[in-house]
Amino acid sequence: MNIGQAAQASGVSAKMIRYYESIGLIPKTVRTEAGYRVYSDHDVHTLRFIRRSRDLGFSVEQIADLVSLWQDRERASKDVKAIALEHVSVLERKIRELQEMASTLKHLATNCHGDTRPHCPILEELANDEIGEGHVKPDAKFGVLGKAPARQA
Amino acid sequence: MNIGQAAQASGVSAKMIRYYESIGLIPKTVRTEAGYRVYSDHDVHTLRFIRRSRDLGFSVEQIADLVSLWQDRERASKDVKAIALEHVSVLERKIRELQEMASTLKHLATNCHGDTRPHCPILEELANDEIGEGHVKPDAKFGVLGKAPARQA
DNA sequence: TTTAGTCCTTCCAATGATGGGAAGGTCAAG
DNA sequence: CTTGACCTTCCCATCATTGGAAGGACTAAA
Repeated sequence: MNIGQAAQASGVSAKMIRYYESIGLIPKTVRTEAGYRVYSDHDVHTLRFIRRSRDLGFSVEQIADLVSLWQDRERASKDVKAIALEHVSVLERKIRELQEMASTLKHLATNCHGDTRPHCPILEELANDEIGEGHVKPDAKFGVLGKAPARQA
Repeated sequence: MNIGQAAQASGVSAKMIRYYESIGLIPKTVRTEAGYRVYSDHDVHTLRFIRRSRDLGFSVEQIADLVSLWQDRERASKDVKAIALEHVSVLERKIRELQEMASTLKHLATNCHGDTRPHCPILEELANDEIGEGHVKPDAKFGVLGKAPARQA
């Protein structure tokens, strides 16, 4: 199977498959004489595992850990659970942050007439020097909206 | 006021102030003879406006729109409201995505003993070829966890 | 057999918002 | 006149991903 077919079958783009190989998340594949990468069903299985992990928001680093645990028949399930729960807590923190932003904005928007007049509490609040110092404080480690997983069709 | 003091006073790092200037979000400042940037209280006010917008998760592009509306005394409040509500809907979509991830993971973790034995439903599910095709599908435009606003102290 | 079209290869660049750091100039206090 | 804190510009790294260019390989049809 060529990389395009493996991409199709796994839902991981060819670009990303090469990238995952380059960073060592997946091993280097066998090549044809012409240099084409060749994939087995087993490789596709691994790629799907990776894709599903991505879909759940795990970082590449975490996925590397999960893959290695997955392939280790002696693994302790607590090691897997720890990664999952750690990630859940990160997700939940992120959710709370976004919820705070959304609710603040909705509140402001509610008080804004939304007509052709210039008066706008949203801008007034953003411009208000009195607030915002000890306010929400986005998490230091993770941003608000990041760039994109975006699976292939 | 030098850039460091403006950073302190606004909560926007000096690095970011220079960056915002370079991309045209804020105008080029007056410089001293030695080339130091000089900021007024008014500039700091604008920077605070920007920081608060960032704290609410607006992109730089949206912030540019907000700043220009803010400075336009003739603006229609509906234009501001539209930006805010559009952003709210993006935030809410993001929140739903993360909630789906978190709840899936929590469910899996609940069924995982988390002991020293190798049996682990989390990995089994990630490896399951039967599911995951029409599953969650992270939004095509925005990623899961991005990099960092991280305000200066 | 040639040719068109689709696939593959590698390499480089961009994304968005931010931090890190180097190399060098400036300024105020001691 | 030195020290140290500040400023300047410039380049690099992050994270996961896409885009594209240049060129080779394969396949099907003319």
